[in-house]
Amino acid sequence: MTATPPRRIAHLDMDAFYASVEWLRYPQLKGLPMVIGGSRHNPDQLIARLNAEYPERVWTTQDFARIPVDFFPRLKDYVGRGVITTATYPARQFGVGSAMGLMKAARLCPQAIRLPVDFEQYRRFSRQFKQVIQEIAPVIEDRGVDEVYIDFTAVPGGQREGGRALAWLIQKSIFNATGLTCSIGVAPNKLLAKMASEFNKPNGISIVHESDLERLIWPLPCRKINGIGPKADAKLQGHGIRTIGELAAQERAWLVQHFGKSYGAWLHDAAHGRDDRPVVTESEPVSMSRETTFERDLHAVHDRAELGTIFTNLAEAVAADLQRKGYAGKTIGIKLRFDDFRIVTRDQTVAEYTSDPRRIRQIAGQCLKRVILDRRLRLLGVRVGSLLPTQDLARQTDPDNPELPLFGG
DNA sequence: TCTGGGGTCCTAGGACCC
DNA sequence: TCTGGGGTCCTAGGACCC
Repeated sequence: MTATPPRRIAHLDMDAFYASVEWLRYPQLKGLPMVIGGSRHNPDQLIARLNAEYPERVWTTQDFARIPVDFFPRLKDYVGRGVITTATYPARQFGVGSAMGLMKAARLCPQAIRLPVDFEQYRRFSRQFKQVIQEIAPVIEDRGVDEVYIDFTAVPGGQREGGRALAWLIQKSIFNATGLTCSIGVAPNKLLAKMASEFNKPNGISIVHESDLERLIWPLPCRKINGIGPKADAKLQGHGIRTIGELAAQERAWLVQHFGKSYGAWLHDAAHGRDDRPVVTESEPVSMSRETTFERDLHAVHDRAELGTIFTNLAEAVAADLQRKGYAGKTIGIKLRFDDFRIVTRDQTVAEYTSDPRRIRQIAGQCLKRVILDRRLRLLGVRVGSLLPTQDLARQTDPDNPELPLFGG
């Protein structure tokens, strides 16, 4: 019997991911104030406009790097709704930041270049860098398009220098394959690894041990803990608690009393760097949804036809997502956002699992009837939950299927 | 001139059953 | 007639994350 090695968990975060992917195509934009957000990207439109405005040559999709900087659209020319998903450092100098409305950002930094989001492209590079990691360290947890947790514990060499050697190998391999840089934190658990990955941005590595808790973690503001959001942070500050160290100094019972049994106890553990969540490599989706914010607020009666079309399109989009990914669901719901930003949801569970657009549209329509539409609408969404993979569904309902368990379980 | 889209998880009350 | 719990499912809202 050999002793179990101590857990070493890495959190890897791609550096300014969306902007960096754009720079691979448009290196001429490096160093400029730039924001990404707003309307969806269509590179063909860009090429068409180039050919119209610069007819002295024929432009193709090979020419992205040659597009003159002057040609790119500016923030001040953008009209419409939307928020910033990424702002480069030169843009941040002007007070522009992610999640900020584009209209407000345009006032702060009108000359910034604005690129629309190109999720398809970001997803392509996402798959690529995750593939590289997987070949080196197979136990990976997906945390969205630009982040993963990696369990170093059982990887050969994963313990060397606290994980630094393996982190460096992964960084180098990702850069060689994609031209993109990332930052990696390695720690005894996910909670600390997530914080560590922020310590040496960009293109950095940070190693954190249990003994570093007081020195490196406790001076940080509570908000740095993944799971403490704006509400919890404000409430903590109301009690004079600003740093993780101050949080750690609170009695567990006191936290439970003020934040609830579950969240209070978690706060106490988190402040002491305790976290035993495993790195989860596979998970089934719980729900799928599509939602859209209208270009202008719509009235339930006055804009009835337009709303009906959008509603049907959303139902069809969710249905297509379900079918493409092989799922059906039996809880169909809607989400509305009114012009005053109030959000209302309604859902209904039906007897039969479905991924049929007409059925989803029908149930969603019934949900809509239960809402008092006394204000203009800003957003409409359709959601399908209580999902089951289609293959399990076939097994459940097909009596001839030999895999069907006769007496449950 | 504010404020996207796609998710997860938790809480809390009521229905319903044993 | 009154008085229980526990368990599960459904629904609505909200916090939080990327």
